[in-house]
Amino acid sequence: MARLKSRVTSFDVAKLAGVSQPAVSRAFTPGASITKEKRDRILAAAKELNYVPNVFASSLSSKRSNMVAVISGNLNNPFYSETLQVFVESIQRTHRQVLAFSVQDGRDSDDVMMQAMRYPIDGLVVTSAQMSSELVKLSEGLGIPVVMFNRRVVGSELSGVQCDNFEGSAVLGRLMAAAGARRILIVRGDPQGSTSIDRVQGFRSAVDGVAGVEIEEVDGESSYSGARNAMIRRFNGPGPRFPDAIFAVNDIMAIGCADALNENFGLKIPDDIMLAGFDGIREGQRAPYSLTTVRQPVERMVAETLELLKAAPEDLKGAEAQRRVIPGDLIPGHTVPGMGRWAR
Amino acid sequence: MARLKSRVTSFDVAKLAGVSQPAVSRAFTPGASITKEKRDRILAAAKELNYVPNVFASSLSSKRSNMVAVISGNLNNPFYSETLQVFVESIQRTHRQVLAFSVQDGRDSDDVMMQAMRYPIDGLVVTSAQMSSELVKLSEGLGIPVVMFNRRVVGSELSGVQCDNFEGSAVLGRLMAAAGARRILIVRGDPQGSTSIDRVQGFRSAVDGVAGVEIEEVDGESSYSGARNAMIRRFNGPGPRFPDAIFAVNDIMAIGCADALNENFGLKIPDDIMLAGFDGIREGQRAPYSLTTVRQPVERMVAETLELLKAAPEDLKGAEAQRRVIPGDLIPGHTVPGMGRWAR
DNA sequence: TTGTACGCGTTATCAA
DNA sequence: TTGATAACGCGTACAA
Repeated sequence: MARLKSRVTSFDVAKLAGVSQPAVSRAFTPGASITKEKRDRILAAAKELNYVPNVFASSLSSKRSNMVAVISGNLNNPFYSETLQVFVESIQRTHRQVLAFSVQDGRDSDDVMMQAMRYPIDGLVVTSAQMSSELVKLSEGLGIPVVMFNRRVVGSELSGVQCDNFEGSAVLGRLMAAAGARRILIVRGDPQGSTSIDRVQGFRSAVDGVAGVEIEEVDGESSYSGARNAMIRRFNGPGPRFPDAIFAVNDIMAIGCADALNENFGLKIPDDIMLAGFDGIREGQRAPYSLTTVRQPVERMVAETLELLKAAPEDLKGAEAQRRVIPGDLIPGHTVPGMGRWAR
Repeated sequence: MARLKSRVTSFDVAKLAGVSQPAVSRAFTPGASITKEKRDRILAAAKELNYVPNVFASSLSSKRSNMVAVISGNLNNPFYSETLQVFVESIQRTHRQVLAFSVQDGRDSDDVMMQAMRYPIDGLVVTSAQMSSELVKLSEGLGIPVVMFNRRVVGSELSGVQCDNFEGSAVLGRLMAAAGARRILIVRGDPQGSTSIDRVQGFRSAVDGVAGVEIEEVDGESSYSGARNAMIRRFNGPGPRFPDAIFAVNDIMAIGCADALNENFGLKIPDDIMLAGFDGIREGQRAPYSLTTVRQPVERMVAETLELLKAAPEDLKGAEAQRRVIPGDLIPGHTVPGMGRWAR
């Protein structure tokens, strides 16, 4: 733990510039009352001494810390690393800083969130992780607004922004059913995660009533390798019968499925099996996959999240909880036959 | 700018627990001298009041802030978002926090770094961005250790960790030449970036002497679409002659090339054109590409970066600058024909 | 082990 | 517009 070298302080600058210490503070505060001449002199002295105001000290005194903590889970899923990127860029654009945390899948996230709350942050964004009721209480006590990103909290009523996972998946379900899917395999993600649950339910709601539809579910562990391995396990047995459609609840799993089907079983998509995912990650949109999927409008979701963060903590929970559900965008892609098949 | 709600302080906890304020501080400091009984009583009071120590205040007083700033450029390149992830996880593992910044390609990075230095951070990691000599001076004045990640700084002597870009690319050059490459197209990245420059030079050093070799260079803008578009522009003209090998200085561009060649020109890799990249990103390793490339050992590079950060700032610049050059690992892949061709 | 007194570097307050 | 002074919330001496 490096002890910080004692910094040049505003007092040092004040002495060199021949002014009082608060004057230095004003020189660095946009819109403060100070003559331009004096400010220039102070800034010159500051530059000479390599002085910049210490955010910690100023935050302590001003009771504002332009810091937002972002807790990301499952950064191996490109959707979440793309999302983190958008958060960083958006938050930075508003002259605030990002304190970044990651929670390994299945690891205790309470510990990490506790760390985050020791900072006097303006807000806390939680993606893809649960939050215990104890922590909800703590965040409240600390007056820190919390918004869940893409995660419906079971039990406690917290504010959050999410894509319309149910309806988006239902659209994919209808699309696949219309394209002739009857024997359908659903690749689940985290069985506890609301995202996976909602998508499975949404999809089923669209195909359950269709005549002749049989559905099977397997676990894909929310990851490329998880889905890939699930395919191999499932179809390597004696006399495997392939479904005619696969719905993976996220794109990275869909990609894992596609690779396994192609490489291990020589199947062509969509000729032999149709495939759909969810998220709209860049990788899935590229030529080798051209995945049929529903894109989560990340930019907008992030913007709404940051918007919610402005509210008082009391207005973000319980009965006041704000739930923003943003519709996703269907990306037709090439992995589900489209109207072309109907035209035949 | 949300004004932070005034927090519960150690004084409040002290009063409730019937002890002095420093006792509260000790209760939260591992290894401090305090009886277990008293500590328990204090922690109970703290929990009741939703108290957690304020990092800013404690840092101000203790002169240590377990915060490391990471400035990332070009997060659209999966290599850098994978790297950021490794930084976050590694730093978090040592009970420190990450202050994350991003610098858009070509944007002024000085401004962002200046923001970072207003924090009393333990260190600053800069990936894929330049640092002006003014900022170097400032970081020195502030006593903040700076380490460049994967970037050789032209002009100023700063410490840094990088992959052996020259030698790694030379290995790829030799591999391609041995596989029969003669008409070679090099897809450059950022023309100013040391990474791209070193890789181009390393590659050329290996093939320049080979009889019959012709080399052409084009700009791929360090991105998927940049490289993809470069292919289309280059080969769409009348009577395009395709090279027999393409070396893209990073994987994401190699993937862009592969997609364009396949989709727009119907070329098969490696049968019609062989292809190599650099970085070893996950996406490039997957079945549709199986890219021949050199993997940057990110985990090790990050570890060495954090190691360097422990040094005093004076020992990280000028004559004392530490340069750690880590060898990359050749991943044979399937996009350059291997010894199989020799065996024929 | 415990408490008192002080300092960390800044902004806020208020009188000049 | 300015400067003196008091917070901000916590660690750290030091004395008890």
